[in-house]
Amino acid sequence: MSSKTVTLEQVARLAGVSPSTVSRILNGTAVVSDDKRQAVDDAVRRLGFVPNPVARGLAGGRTLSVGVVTQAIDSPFYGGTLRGIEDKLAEAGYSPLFVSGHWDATTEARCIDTLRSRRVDGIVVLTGRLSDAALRALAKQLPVVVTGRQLRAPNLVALDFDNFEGARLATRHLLDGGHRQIAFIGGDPVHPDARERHRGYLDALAAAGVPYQPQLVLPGSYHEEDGRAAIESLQKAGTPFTAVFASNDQMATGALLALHRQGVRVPQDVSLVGFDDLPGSMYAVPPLSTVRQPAYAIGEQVALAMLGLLRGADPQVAMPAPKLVVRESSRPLRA
Amino acid sequence: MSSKTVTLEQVARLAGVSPSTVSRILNGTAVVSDDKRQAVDDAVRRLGFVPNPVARGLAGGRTLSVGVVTQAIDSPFYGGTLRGIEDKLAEAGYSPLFVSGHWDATTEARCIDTLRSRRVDGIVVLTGRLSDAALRALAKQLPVVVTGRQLRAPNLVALDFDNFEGARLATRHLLDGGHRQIAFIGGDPVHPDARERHRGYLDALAAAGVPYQPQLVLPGSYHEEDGRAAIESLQKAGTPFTAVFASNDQMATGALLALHRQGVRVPQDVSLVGFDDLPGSMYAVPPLSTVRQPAYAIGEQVALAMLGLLRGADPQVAMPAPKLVVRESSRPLRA
DNA sequence: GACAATCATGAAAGCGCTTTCAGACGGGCC
DNA sequence: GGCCCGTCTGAAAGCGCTTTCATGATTGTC
Repeated sequence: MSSKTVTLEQVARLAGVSPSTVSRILNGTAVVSDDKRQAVDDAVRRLGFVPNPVARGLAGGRTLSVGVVTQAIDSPFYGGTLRGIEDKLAEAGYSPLFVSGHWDATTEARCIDTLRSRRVDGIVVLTGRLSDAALRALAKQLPVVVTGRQLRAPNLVALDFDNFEGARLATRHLLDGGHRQIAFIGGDPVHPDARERHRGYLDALAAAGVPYQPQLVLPGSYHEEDGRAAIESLQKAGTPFTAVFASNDQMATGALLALHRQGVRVPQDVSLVGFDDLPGSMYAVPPLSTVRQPAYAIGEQVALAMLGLLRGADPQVAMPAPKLVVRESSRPLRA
Repeated sequence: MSSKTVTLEQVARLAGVSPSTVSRILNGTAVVSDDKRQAVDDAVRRLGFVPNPVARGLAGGRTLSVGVVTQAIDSPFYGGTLRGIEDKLAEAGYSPLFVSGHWDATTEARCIDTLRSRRVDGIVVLTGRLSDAALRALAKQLPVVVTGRQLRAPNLVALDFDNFEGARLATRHLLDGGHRQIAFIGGDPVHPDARERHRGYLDALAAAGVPYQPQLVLPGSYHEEDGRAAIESLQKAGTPFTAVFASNDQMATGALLALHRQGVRVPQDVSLVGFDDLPGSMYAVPPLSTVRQPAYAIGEQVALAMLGLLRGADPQVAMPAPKLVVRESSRPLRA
């Protein structure tokens, strides 16, 4: 918590060199003789000099900060991702600037304007509603990393989790357990990931030769409430089912509660599988079987990709593969 | 997503005035004749001028950003608070800069240095481990708002939730239901809030004339795992109990699972009350009775306090009062 | 040994804005 | 009518750093 602010000029004076030289040493912009470097290093240490990022940003155009557009800063899922991003960026001396887009293209665009006005060096967009074209255009201005879509453009890397495969895994797990009447609670189809998870469900069914029953597919939008509503409507319609695949853990949690209320035991009477593996899912009653989407690792990959772009490289990063985590909410049909 | 950057100087030229005048109009720093103001407003609009916060920060020392030291960006509890802060600050044109202190005084101090080097106009510290003295010292440099402690200092406002009262409410609710053997799962006593919740439990017991039984008090540190462990140790020791007050919802969730595993029904066999009212708690199985700590509203109050300080005022803000939320995890002893 | 080419370094010009300082102008007052 | 004061505005000096550009010192080459 230093008080008086030390400037580069003071360092230069103490070291007996010019400010330019100090700057060069600090940034590694040019070769400098060893003795001067020595002197400057000493001066920096003696004075406890810390470069002022604001001035740096003005002069050099680089602020060592990257904007992160998340959808809600308090999202249970993205939270881990944000932490991964924060940690990995910190290693490289960058700071994240988090803003919430609230799943709204207009808000997201406004967020991005704010970030650009703050002169961030790059922008990360976690999923969101912005058009691919808008992102491509943005990438013309600064490095962009985006999750939740497939997109190829210069100065942009898109990292997409394999939602199709994840959903396939989950559904097949239930099928393998002998389940044939598997309800599916979907996410809002405006989200590509929701569509992919639906496709995965369908694909697994088809592969197992199980006929598709439209009345087993319930709409939702990733909230607990939707899971609850889905179970209730299923019951009201009298549609028989022995298993449920909810396309995210929040809806699975809602479903769990609704089933509990109806006196349906999980997993004895009905098996339930979710998607995401939220931090709380392993403590659900019963602990939720789910498809693990390692949020923290995703955040790290995202940050790595951004750091690569910033370095001017074409980063080779990949999303972790989906993995089924079987816990206690699912079991074979008649064990 | 404007491309070429418009400067204040261009605005000045187009409006036929000097840059100083434009600046004055933008900041309301001085009285300016109506015709010039008109001209400048027009020019700003025509050019789509947006002031550059970086340059502003360098020149004026104000960056319109406030640093927020949270403990973990992905904390389920603080998430809501962060959102409240973000929203309220945005209304006033300020942006938050979130950093994670990881419950470590050294890390927090480092975070604060980073924030200061980025020239934030003020700093919010959510709880944390920093000493009161350190915060007082910090407040000499810039406005500080801190939660989770009682502290009085110039240029600093401390906002403290009434944990004692909350815990008292929860315990009394169980006592009112006829429970006499109420286990308590505590938080790490380094946290003042954990100590206060413990005090509240004790106080309610004493007020009801129920003798204190040390074997009913279990240690914890606010994680699900601690709740689980507490229940198991209770069971192993054979200590009888009819109710549990966990000093946060995460531990309550862990306890819920442990009880479920032991075949103990909640609330038929044992009542359970948590603390915080996390977003997920209303979807626990069964939905958790708990003490509501309105995270979002707290965030708003925090932001309001900061905005007040920034304006040079002595803001009058207050924490919302604790409120008991009775759901389905608790019931009277023999109904 | 002379001349070009290479190298480390410093001087100085910004980056886009705020703010001090001083000047111009228009009254009000004796 | 001269003087003082208050009001509005512009010129210019930074804020702390980066980055060209130019310089003098080396080095290499024939």
